[in-house]
Amino acid sequence: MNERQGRAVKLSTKGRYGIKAMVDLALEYESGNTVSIATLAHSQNISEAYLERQIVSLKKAGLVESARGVFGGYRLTRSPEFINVGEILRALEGKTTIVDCVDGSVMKSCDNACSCSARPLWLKLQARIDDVLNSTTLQDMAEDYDAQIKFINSKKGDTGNASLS
Amino acid sequence: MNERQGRAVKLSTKGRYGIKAMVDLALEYESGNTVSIATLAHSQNISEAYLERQIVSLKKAGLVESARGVFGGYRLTRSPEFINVGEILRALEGKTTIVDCVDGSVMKSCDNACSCSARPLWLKLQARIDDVLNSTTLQDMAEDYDAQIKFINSKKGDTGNASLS
DNA sequence: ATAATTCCAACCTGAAAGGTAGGATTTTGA
DNA sequence: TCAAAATCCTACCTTTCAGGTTGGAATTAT
Repeated sequence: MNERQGRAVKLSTKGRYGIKAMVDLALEYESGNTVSIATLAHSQNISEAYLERQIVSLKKAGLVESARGVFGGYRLTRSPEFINVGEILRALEGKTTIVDCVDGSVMKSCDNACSCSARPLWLKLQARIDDVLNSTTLQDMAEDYDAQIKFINSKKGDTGNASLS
Repeated sequence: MNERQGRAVKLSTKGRYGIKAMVDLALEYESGNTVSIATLAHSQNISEAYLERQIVSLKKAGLVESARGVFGGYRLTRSPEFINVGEILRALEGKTTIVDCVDGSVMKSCDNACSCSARPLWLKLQARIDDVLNSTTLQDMAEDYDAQIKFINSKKGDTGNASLS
């Protein structure tokens, strides 16, 4: 009784903004440039202050590094192909488990786990979700995005430049 | 900016309690008996008043029917094999979409859906989740549960009676 | 110096999760 | 006929958290 947790694969703004920011950083990874929070926030039409807090989480998790001062900003610490979205979401939201009793590490808050009629379902769901999250890399996402932009531009008869800022 | 929605496949208590209650009802379906809220709530160690509110949602959705008065209670309106957990969760939580922009029916709250770098990922995730939710029936869950109980009882050297109440 | 940036910490707000209380109505059966 | 067992119904309460703001200190290139 008295359970409290809105957690889950909730895909709150936290997770969504953070992931999109990471894709933006992935697109800039080759160039070696840093990207400022202002630029990232502007690209998504969101508050700089709010995005900053997500980036801090990503930095703590070691996924991005920062440079202060003029021309400062953020860049990925690893190549996009070695960063999967599962890591990113975990950095941003703490967990990606839909209920506590399927969290491999802890086995808390479920007294009767082994006789629970719903647990097999939760496990199956969790497995499918983990599968997608852990197998999708930032590079995959960046490529999808590039292709999408090129497609849109080709329909508009544009030259097809897809860049940030 | 300013997004507000804790929705998602959040697996709150609402969804979890409701689903487990439905499994209990599924186990009693063959007998034709109704099961009271008191019994259902007791089986999960939760508040009757709180579970009642979930059952009301399930009734509104046409998944259960009720009988009032002494010996009253609830029973499924259909055979467990024709009720999937997706329906149940939708009845309890309203939606099972992880973000609005992957909701097939509405296409709201995402101005730049077609150029969103994260949308392909959300779509993939959503598809996996829907797949599990819509392909798992109450009957599947009841069978899993029965098997589990029998297994536990056999290890205890019991006769293997798995019943409610 | 100063402008652009990251860094940091506190604070605010509304909505929803999770839960409770209490009574009206219906039905069975002693 | 009346009491008990149930659903039905509505209003309320409390805590947490998503989502966001504010303001300033520290750092760094020009």
